Amino acid sequence: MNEISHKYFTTGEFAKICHVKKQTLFHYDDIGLLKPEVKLENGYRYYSYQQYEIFIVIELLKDLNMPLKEIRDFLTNKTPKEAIQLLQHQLTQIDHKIRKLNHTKTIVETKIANIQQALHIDIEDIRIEEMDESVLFISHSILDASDKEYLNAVTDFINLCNSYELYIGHPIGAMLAKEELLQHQFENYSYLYTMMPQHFLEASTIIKPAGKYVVGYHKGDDKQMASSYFKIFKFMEQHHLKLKGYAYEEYILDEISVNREENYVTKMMIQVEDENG
Amino acid sequence: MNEISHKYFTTGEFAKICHVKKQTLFHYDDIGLLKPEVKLENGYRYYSYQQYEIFIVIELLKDLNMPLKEIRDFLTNKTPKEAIQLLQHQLTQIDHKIRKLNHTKTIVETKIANIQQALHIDIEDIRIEEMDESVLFISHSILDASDKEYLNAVTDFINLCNSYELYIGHPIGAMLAKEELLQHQFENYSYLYTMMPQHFLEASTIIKPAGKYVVGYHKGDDKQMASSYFKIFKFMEQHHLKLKGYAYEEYILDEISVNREENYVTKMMIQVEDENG
DNA sequence: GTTGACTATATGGTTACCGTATACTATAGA
DNA sequence: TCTATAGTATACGGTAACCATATAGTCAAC
Repeated sequence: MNEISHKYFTTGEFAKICHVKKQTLFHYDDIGLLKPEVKLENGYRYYSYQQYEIFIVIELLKDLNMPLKEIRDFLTNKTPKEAIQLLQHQLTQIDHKIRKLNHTKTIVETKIANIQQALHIDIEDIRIEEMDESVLFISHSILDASDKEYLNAVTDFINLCNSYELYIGHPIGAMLAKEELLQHQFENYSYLYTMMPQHFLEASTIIKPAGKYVVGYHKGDDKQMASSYFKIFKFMEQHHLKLKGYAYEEYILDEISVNREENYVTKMMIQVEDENG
Repeated sequence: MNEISHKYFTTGEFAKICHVKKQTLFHYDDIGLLKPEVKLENGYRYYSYQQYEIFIVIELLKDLNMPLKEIRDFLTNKTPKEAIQLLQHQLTQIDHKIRKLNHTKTIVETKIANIQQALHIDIEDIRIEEMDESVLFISHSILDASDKEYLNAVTDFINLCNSYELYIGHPIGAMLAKEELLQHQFENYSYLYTMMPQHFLEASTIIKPAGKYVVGYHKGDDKQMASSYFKIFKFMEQHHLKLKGYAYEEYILDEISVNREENYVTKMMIQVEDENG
């Protein structure tokens, strides 16, 4: 080995320090992103520890989704002022990423909680529950909507959910009005909704009122929910309960936790009052 | 168009909602990750809004670096318990990512500050500066080290920097002892170091003492720093200053220009005391 | 019934690598 | 000094997750 190369790292050593494969360093050499400080006539590459600092900057920018070519151009044609500009831009990117990750965390936590709840239910069970109020973000009305109106409402709803980061992992549900229930129109929903953490003034929200709800479940295709509704109606009769507000339907086990449509479980919540209340 | 397809989104519409290209949805269909709920005989794809929730989960897992194939396998072969397990694992991943981003943010902020400082230097200038103390994380001694010992020390140093997340963007510097300076051994460094935010008990640190320093710069190959040191010695003579502690050298190369070795700039800081002090 | 905006498939290209084959080189021990 | 083995190099092919483009079929509206 040449005398000169003794204070340098070989490709393999440098790769270990950087926690990447040798291939990666070959690649960076090929595209002119990070060339070894010394390259002997036999082709052997030698890197200095100062190049580790450059590698760190490359990794940093790469992790912030900057393409290698741009990193290379930046590293070879920059002025200090440009460097500051770029780094300041990256700071805002980092903040944005952190915000997004925190939002993702909320979603994942909600999903875990929802699945955990779903694990403990008995699908055949129908019961009365005293529920707290909750804030729902709702779509435009889709009652009696044409297909086109329906699709537009859904699109708007999803876009708004995104823009306000309102979607925190709770399922998207549908609301069925008392009148439709009475007429057995079980597919003519009034609104789509999703649960929100709190009130947003900018967003169209309603309150799902606190009170007494009959809660039941439906397993399988959500286009055949009539029989499940009839079971619930029978239960209400037996317990002398009257329809009061909306029925709320939510998938609680969906594609995320079970495999096929026939295993999907829909939770049905119908607001009621006592016949003599 | 078939009657059945009216409550569904076309590929183009669904792509817009999801903020991806149609191609992406084709791709997801091809690999069996997200198949449209309805596919007509003419090949037209139709997606339901419930599939948007699935898409969101796919994106979420993808953003956490899960390969599409694994996401597909997860979505097709899972129990609710497995789903919870995976999601809980992702929570730790998210926390890890947030921690890493915060660390990256620190590094970028340090770099910006360093460049901003570097913008105002005059390379020819030599001057006396009153400096505060700072905490340095240092390598093992590399004084009189063989090449092998030297490389090992550098490797250990970098690995420790990584493991404790000690590297916060300050350059890696080298310390030259008073004795070496006096004997004009300008390459026999004692330690490598990098500035730390505060004391870590686990890590080997020293204090760079507060006090009077002569600060100068060297441009070009760091193997020919002798002339720059002689200039500084002359300056010290003129100002009746005596060597006191170590000389500290730092590349400010990746801040200013990484292009060619002849443009490298090294900042030299030599601790001094008045001849009559 | 024609136009224009959509849909589909097919093919090739891209980025940032990874794996493997083959050949060369360096170092450590017999 | 020779040799084993551990490392280095180039070269070529493959991968993931798409994107672009070409070509052809389809739909909906005026």
